[in-house]
Amino acid sequence: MRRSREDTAETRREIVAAASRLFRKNGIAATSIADVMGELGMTVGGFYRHFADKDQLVAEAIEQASEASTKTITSEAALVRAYLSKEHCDHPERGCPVAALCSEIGHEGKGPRRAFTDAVRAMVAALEPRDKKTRLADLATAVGAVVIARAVDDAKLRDEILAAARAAIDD
Amino acid sequence: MRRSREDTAETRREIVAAASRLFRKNGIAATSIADVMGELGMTVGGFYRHFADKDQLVAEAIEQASEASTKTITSEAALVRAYLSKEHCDHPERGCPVAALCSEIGHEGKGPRRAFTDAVRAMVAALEPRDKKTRLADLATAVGAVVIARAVDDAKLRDEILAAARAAIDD
DNA sequence: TGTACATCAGTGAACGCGCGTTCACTGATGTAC
DNA sequence: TGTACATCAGTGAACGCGCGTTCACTGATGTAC
Repeated sequence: MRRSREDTAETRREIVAAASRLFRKNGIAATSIADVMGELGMTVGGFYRHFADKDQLVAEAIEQASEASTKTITSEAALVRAYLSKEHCDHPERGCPVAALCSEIGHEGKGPRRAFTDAVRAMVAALEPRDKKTRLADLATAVGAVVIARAVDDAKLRDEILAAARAAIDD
Repeated sequence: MRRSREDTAETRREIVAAASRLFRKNGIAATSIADVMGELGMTVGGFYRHFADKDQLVAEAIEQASEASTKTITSEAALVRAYLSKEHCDHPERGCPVAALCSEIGHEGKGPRRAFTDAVRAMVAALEPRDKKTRLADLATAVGAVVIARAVDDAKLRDEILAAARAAIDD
C-alpha cells in the first residue's frame, strides 16, 4: 500500500531516529535492521525502500545524533555540567555518539567512519573560544571519562572518574 | 587423540593469547570461536574442553591483556611516551584492552565487565606516585585520546589529538 | 618395568538461531488525460 | 473535476550465511595392577 510523500519522508526520519537511539544504546553490530523497523511497528522489507544498506543507515544515524548532541556542548562549562554528568552516562541512547560508538566504529565501513570523524570535528568546533590544543585535550578527557564510567561495573569508581575529569577540565 | 598435560595447558594458554589479540584487533562480537581456534590451526569443537563458554574466554583474554599492558604504564611519563604513541594506535592487538574494548564491553556479560573494571583499576594503580584525582583524569585523557585517534579516518586529526593529550598530561 | 584399560583433547558434522538482503505481491497515492 | 492507469511504500516469506554450542567418535596419554 503506497503512502503519501509526507508519510514516506516521516517514516524515513523515524527510521533514522530509532536507529540513532538503538545504535547508541546497544551498539551497531548488536542492533539489527529488524530491531530498528520493529521500533516503528514495521517489518524489515520496507527498510530497503529508504536505504541502500545498513552502512548508509549507520552513517545517517551518527550524523543525526551528532547534530543533536553537539548543540548541548556550547562551552567547557557545558562539557563539565552536562557531558560529564551521571545523566549522560545513564542515557547513551540520547547522548554523544562519539562516546557511545568510539571503540566499535573502527570495524564499520567508510561511510560510518566519515560520519564519526565529522562528529568529532563538530565537537572540537563547538568548544571554539579556547585554543585548539586545549579543546582537543578536553575532548579526549571528556569522552574517555564517559566511556570508562559507562564500562565499569562499580558505581563508586564511575563517580570518581567523572569527578576527576570535571576537575581537570575546569583547570 | 588425547594430549599430555603440558600440551593441554599450552593449548589453553595459546587460545587465551590468540583471543586476546583478536578481540583487541577486531572486537569481541566480530571475533568468533572458530576465528580464535583457527589461529592455532584447530577446529571449534576442542574449545569447549578448555572453557565453559565465550564469556569465560573474553574475561580471561581481558585479564591477560591487562597484565601485559599495565606493565608498560609505570609512570605519567610512560603514558605520554608509549601509551599516547602512533605505535600504540596502530597496534591495538598488542595494546591496552581498556582502549580497545571500552565502548563494546557494556554489551558483554558480568565476567567480561568485571575483568574490564579490574583492568581499569590496575591502570590507575600503576600511576601510583600521583594523587588519585590526577591519575583518574590522566587515564581518561589517555584512553579517550587513543580511542578517538583510532576511530577517526584523518591522520592529521589523529596526530593532533595524540599531541594535545600528551601536552595535557605533561602539565 | 610391562600390560590392559579408562580417560579425555581434539575432530568435524550437526543443532537451532538470527543476521542482511531480496523478492513477488498488495493496494493506496500520484499522474496523465 | 473525473476517470484510468502507473507508481511505489510496506508486507512477510525466503535466500545463503555465520554464529555459539553440542555430540559421537578417535586414538594417544595417564593410571592401576
